Amino acid sequence: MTPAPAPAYVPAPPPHVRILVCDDHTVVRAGLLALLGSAPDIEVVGEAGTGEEAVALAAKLTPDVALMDLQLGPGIDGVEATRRISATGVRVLVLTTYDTDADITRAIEAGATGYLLKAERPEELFAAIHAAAQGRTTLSPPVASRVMAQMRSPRPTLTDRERDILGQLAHGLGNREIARALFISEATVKTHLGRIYDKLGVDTRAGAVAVAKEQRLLP
Amino acid sequence: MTPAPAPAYVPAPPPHVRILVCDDHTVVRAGLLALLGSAPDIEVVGEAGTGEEAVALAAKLTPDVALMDLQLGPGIDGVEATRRISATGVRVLVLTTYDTDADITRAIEAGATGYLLKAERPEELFAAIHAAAQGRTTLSPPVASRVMAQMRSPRPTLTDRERDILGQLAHGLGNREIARALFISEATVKTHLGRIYDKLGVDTRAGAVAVAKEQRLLP
DNA sequence: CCGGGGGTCGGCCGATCGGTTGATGCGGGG
DNA sequence: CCCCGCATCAACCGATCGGCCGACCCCCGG
Repeated sequence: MTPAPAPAYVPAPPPHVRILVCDDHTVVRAGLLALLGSAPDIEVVGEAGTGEEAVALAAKLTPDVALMDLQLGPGIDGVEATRRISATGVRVLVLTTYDTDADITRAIEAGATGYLLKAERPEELFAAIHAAAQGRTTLSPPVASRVMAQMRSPRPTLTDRERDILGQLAHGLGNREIARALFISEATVKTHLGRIYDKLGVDTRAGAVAVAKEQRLLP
Repeated sequence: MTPAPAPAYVPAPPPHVRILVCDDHTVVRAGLLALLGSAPDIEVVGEAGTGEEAVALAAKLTPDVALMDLQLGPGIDGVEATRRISATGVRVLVLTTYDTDADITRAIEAGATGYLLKAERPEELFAAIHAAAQGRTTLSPPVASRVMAQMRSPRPTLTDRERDILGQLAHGLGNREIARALFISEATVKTHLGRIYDKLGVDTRAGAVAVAKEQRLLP
């Protein structure tokens, strides 16, 4: 893990961290730039307003850490950007508003090094950036709690097909309509629905839609 | 409209604006402070992380403009804070992420002077703050569009009772259960449901829940 | 080679839903 | 004073849903 043998007792040779800021909200991004500019050991080397920009800039600038919002308007979303950027070896520190189970799980699976909420204190953000630069992970307390809870009782994992049915269901379609929309028989729709109810812990279509919207299981 | 007759050709006597920043996300708030601090004609006289704080500080500091996020964790929400602050004569400029019809309508009804999205460019924010200080309203383009659209085709206005039924429906309850929960007969539930379907333009429970969640018609 | 998970079907049946029509009471605005 | 919107309830009926049984196929991994 230590490619170059460090001389004795030099805890952090380069306390200087180069970061890339990605947030689709211009005001927020400008705010972050102004805020991070006040930290002498942090240098913002680039900023992106979309996932595509972030991926391109991360590859070009190879920052120590990419600060990534999960919510990124149109184009590829924060999760996908996180996946691609972290695949290149650049650490990704997620900084977002959402503490939903689904978002957290997907971000972690995508390779995020840390997951911070925007409600966090700025000092925590600074600390997390340095931590991420060294590969250490930082989680906001609420996020940590949810991660723990999730380990204990894993989230309902819907299959692709089940998500298809759920998507149609959320449009208020009946079984026959769903069947026609997906080119399958009505019986198959009912079979899938039954399993969806099981996994979501409900027993009605309306309940399934409510849970799906609640846990952001649909696009 | 011009209480004191201004001497000829002095467009804006005090270009200095005192503002109060309210946002529950500490990082964002710190970012805004850093950003606004870079504008010489804007002075941040206070910051709040909750609606209660914002209301209290607005009364105490009487800023020219209160910059208000709609999403404010626990306690009173941004809409209610907007209502109370603007009732005291302080201009409220909403600065938020959401451009949902429901949010926009409620904020405007609560007395917001302007409605800006966080995706806006910082210069627009500065301009909007000065505009708000003079009582002029600024709307982000997407917001303006939605407002116009809303004027043309008014949103489905559900009665209180219909919202009650819809709330139960979103929990996946059946008609009988809804009836018992609200102490009415099953026939009444069906009557209300029929009207809800009409207003939301759907014809199934699942569809109603989807639309309700989509347009944030429920808490 | 056999097991199992995912996807696809069919049939059955009771319970529920959605639509309709009609009726009552109550409150506010013209 | 009368009308209208809102909430309440009733009875009816066809369509749909939800749960249950069993069945077949394909693919992957042990």
